[in-house]
Amino acid sequence: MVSSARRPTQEDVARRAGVSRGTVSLVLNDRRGRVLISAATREKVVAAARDLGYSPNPVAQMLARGRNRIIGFFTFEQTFPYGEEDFHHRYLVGVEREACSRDFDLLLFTRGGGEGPKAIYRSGMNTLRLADGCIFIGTDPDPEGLQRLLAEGYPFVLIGRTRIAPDALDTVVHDHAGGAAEAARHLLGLGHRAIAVALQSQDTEFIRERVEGCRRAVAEAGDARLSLIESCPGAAELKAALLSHGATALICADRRILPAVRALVAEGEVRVPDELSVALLATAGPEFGMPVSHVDLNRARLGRIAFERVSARIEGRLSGFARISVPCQFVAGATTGPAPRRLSGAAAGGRRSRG
Amino acid sequence: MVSSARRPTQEDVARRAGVSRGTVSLVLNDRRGRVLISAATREKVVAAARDLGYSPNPVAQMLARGRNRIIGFFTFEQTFPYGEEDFHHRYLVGVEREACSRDFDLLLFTRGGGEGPKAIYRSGMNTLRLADGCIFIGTDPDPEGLQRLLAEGYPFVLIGRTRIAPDALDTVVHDHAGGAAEAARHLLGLGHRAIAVALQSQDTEFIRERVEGCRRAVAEAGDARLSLIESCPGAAELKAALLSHGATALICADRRILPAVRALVAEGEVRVPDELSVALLATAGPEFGMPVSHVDLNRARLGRIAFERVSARIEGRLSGFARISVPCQFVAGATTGPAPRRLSGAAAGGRRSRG
DNA sequence: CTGAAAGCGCTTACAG
DNA sequence: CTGAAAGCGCTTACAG
Repeated sequence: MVSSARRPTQEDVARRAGVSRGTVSLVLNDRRGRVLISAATREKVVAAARDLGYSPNPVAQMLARGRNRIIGFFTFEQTFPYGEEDFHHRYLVGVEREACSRDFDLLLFTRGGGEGPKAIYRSGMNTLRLADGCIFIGTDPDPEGLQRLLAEGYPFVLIGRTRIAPDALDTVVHDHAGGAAEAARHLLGLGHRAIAVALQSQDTEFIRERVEGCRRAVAEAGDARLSLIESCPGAAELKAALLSHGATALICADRRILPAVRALVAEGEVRVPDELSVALLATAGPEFGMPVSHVDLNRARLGRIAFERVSARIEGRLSGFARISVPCQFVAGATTGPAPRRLSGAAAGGRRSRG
Repeated sequence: MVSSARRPTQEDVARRAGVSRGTVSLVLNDRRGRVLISAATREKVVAAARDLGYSPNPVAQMLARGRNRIIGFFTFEQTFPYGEEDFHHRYLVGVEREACSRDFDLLLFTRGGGEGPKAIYRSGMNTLRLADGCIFIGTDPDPEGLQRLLAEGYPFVLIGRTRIAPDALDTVVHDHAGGAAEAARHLLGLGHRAIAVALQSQDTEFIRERVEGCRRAVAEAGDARLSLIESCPGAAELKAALLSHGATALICADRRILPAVRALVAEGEVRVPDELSVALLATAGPEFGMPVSHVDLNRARLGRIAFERVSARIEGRLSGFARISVPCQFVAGATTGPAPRRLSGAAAGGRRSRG
């Protein structure tokens, strides 16, 4: 069924044009300046290529040239960041955009998903080399694999944290602490003096950084205090904790506590922002029914920056390594407002549940 | 700066293990059944590869094997379908998912964006061959390029319409007519007998198909009538048209008229669905403030189907070509309800503007 | 069971 | 200005 007429090769073109293969390559790649080719020869070659419907085999070109104008995108999670649902996807959007404008194709390493966390070297081998450089992303970054790439001099950048020393490779990370500090300062500016930070667990580094950022901002203010509400499973516990701390503002440092916060608000236990200001240290979805004051992670931007970095390295425009910390902007929404004169009791008749 | 220690090649491994290059290839690719290799030799080779940190060059493998386990994704629009904003992106999500589960990598042809509609053969050449097969998508599908690929026997599938004969290539398309008919039947089932279809222009084929689908369903009902409202620029004109047709239900065949419909609803000129039922023949966004009755285009599914098709062809599991029409499901939302007893005047005191 | 050799389709010095 | 040749790093019949 498939027309198995072999594709024409450079050889065929050369034969038809009556020149050598090298000449075909020279003409078709338009290597002016290097060698001069007579207009007559040039035309013969171009005509032969056209007649034959010739187009070069990119794989052969890649092998001969050693450069492909392809950037890889690799995620360490088991599955590829499919849809909008997956936040990894936002990075990819930025990477795509940059690839487009810099005239690179993009290779998504979708293979090998589903079989546990992906390793860079599958069964000891490496598919990566197809790409001139690669952007890695993920929360479990296979340090051995990265080290090996480093040793080989393979150009790559990691979006995320790793235990490898920051000056030994290129990474791009969010300035979570800075974003958190901004959020806290916004609340301080609104007059809040008792601020609570709620989170499910300090198990990940970026959450610890966010807490640290809040601490810093509150400490700078001097006259305010910060309290930590950790691992609160439900709305009732959260409310009790807020009451006991006398907090007028709540910073959510962790997406995982959002359900509790939403429940608290939805049940009408507390009026936002009149009784309680709420800020989120991550990109906000539409879940709250009103624009949420939040820190914009702008993942697409990180993707762009990562691309810029890896392409610079490929082109030899870079010498050392660096950790690039990208500022996170705070966006004031409708969930934060001036501090109430005094703690209004959060809700009349609230149950006095204790830890 | 970059460690320029040449990567070890098969040759290096062979030398170290004291065997020939062919043997290294055999061992490392674990070609059992073909040739038997002694356990001792095998171990020598594996050890040498490990010691040297050898991994095969995928480009060389591709050139030698002629197959890459890569599928391409090519869009004809100037720019790559960046973000969620772009509806092309939904297809990509399905393609990614399928690539993952079938163990293919995915090559996004992001190059060449921005310089007018993209052609398959850039300056007469063809980068495509890097992928074993390709999924094309777009509304302006470069028929010459596709024809040429067809002639070469290159495996691909087009998501979308083309003027090439449907049995000459693989395409995957929405059954717009079927989805529209379902929407119309839903309204007929609710008792509506005067239904209007609104659209900005019949300039694209899929819009004509949607209109046709509505026509078919209404004709089947026998006792109902369908009227067409075309190119209505504003809410006032739309309302006037609805009144003049005595329509109790409005089918939006074209996203471009949504602003007018939204304006009509937002201004309180008409109560939905009490006075007017509204159905949309495309995937609905959150713009209406309530769940919109609509036809679900399920683009990710089309992406999956396209992938399935092209991979089947690559593996030789296919003989002829086909146009695959994917059903579109109608989803009842809150914007459609029982037909009012009689036309309630759409709104009291409406201005009697005439076309 | 293993080695020597041809081949995949290009690019690029190097001679003429 | 052009040709012959080596090389990119692998795979795969084909002899032994």
